[in-house]
Amino acid sequence: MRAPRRRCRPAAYRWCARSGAVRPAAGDAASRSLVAHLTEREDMTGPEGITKSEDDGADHLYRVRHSFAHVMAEAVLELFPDAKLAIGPPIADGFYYDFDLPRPLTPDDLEDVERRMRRIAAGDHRFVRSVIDREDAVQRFADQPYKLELIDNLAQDDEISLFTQDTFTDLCRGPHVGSTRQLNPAAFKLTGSAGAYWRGDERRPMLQRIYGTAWDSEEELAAHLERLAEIERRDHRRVGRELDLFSIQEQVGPGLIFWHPKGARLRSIIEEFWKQRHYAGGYELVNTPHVGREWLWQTSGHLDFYAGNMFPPMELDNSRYYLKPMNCPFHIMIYKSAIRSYRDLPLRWAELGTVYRFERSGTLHGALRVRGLTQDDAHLFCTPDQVEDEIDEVLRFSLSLWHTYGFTDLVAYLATRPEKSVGDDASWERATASLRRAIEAHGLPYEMDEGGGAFYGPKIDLHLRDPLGRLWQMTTIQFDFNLPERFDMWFADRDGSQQRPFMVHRALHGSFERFLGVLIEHYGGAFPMWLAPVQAVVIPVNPKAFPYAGKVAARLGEHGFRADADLSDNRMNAKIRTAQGQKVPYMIVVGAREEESDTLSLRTRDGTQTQGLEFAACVELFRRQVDERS
RNA sequence: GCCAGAAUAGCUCAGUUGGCAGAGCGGUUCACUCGUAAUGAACAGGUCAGGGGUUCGAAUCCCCUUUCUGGCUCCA
Repeated sequence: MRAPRRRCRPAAYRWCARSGAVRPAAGDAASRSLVAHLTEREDMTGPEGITKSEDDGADHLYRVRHSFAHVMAEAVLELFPDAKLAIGPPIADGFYYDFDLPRPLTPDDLEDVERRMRRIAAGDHRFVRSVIDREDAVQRFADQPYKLELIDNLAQDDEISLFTQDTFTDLCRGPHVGSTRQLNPAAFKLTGSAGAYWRGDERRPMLQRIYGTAWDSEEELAAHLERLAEIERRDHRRVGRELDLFSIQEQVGPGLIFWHPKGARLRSIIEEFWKQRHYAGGYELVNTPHVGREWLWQTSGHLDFYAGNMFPPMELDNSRYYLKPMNCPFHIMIYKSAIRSYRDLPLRWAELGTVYRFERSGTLHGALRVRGLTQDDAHLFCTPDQVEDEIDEVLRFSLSLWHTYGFTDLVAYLATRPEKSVGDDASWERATASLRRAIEAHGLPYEMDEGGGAFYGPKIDLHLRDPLGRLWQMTTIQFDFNLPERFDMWFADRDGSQQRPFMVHRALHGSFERFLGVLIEHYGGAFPMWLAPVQAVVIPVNPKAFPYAGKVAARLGEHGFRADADLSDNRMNAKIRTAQGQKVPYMIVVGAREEESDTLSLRTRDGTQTQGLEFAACVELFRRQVDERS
């Protein structure tokens, strides 16, 4: 199964959060009219223009950020008079501007630019809009090749407008604030620089992009920086190391994850839950090899359409074997191992299938973008008239899983035919329409991802929004009217004729590596009771209580809980501190008092304590939390 | 893959203009009868990512490689 494209790059959940605002679900038409509306209002705003009206908070920030981008360009031009300017849009939380500069930017340059911006923003420079005709524009930007290209791409009847503030004039559609007086010089910050291809095309020049964030007040800026710090604290790479969940080892290879005992415990809990739900949901589990002969990948089309993402072949016994990048051909081979009747369909086969894909080195990112991943993959084989129900059911199944993990904010993307693809247009359209009906039936908000489908069919991707507002691409449901054809799959229909089955690929978590990484960040390592690798640590108040602490941990183990006793020679306070740092849900403190009365003192992660709790009551409390998955 | 930055003890990091490799945490050992977020001491632990070069001398300067970080691009 092919991975969904774009939107949530591995390396870039933050980018996703940003881009969310740049490409609003409202679509282009809506944002265009919004722009028109704002431009109109801009004209009514005098030089002393109002800072903000009650009803345009979001639009106001959009203008502030857009204006800061221009201020930044002015500052960069002061520093590099020969800089070539590309584009400088506002994005969620801030802005950026792309420059073609004579030398790489250093951190000192950024500080310099920031100082200059502060000076400019502290002044009172009006943003003045003017309209010029095409010839004047071409002349004006004669030494700005990127601007010329932008002008060239404007439709013949588009108005060409400029915005000028202070010494700087830019080709720009607007809107902007009335004056730099409306920019708070203390409420912005440059957040970094990075390379970026002109127009996002790797065949075109690499520009230098400077990112910044901008707000109305210092408090809002501080709150935003605090949010970034929280994201940093929750980073799955950091938490994964601190809680000893997983590692990546340079000597072994990049993009390959080692799950340590606690991480593997978490993974195993989720696998068990996953298996149980699949059996209950009418699936059968299958297991298939990790390599297959060239024939398989030739037949499937992977060598024609996906070879760039596959590990190179291994030669043995005069055959070429390939490590599998997807599970589907193997599941098809199981289908073809017997003659199937319409009475057998639908068949729903799931596998936790570990696949290997060659991902470019620059894209690898912790557990979220790796080269070896385990997909919670399944393939549905059905008759043509069953397919809509099947897709509908898969969506329902997926949504129920996400709700269990506490993700409720979901956005769907409907991906259509890519350039490199197989099949006739009519089939693509029919399949796309049925996916759309399924999304609509579940009332999910969705966006189109034009050309983002797999080579063998259109697909639905589900993205999750976590508590920090970041989007994650996880579930994918893909229609396939190609592989059944290529493998000449058929079933015996009611009338005895041979009919082609329909096929749907789906992965709900996506990959376990990514899913666990997201889950780690979602909970910041403070897992709910049912997922916590260690659910309770028993802490003796002094060495005398060691034997009893061991006994309590063992008794909890007998009741099916994951409990450790901390019998190190640290003081009790140190043990509490350690358990707290490990984000263990419960600390159980025991001493002579507890031993005499068969009770315990329960301390939760948030520091609240219950003394004198009876052992049986503790077991009941734990059990309820595990059962409720809370 | 591309642009930029980085790599020093298990972890987090210091190391000045090139001149004997450091701290805290963690680990080991010892002592301590300790009630809800760090008891004290001693000891062990490093081919300064790897390779090459410049130099009397390189963690420090230069080159190559590997890996990581932030982006670009591509995908779960």
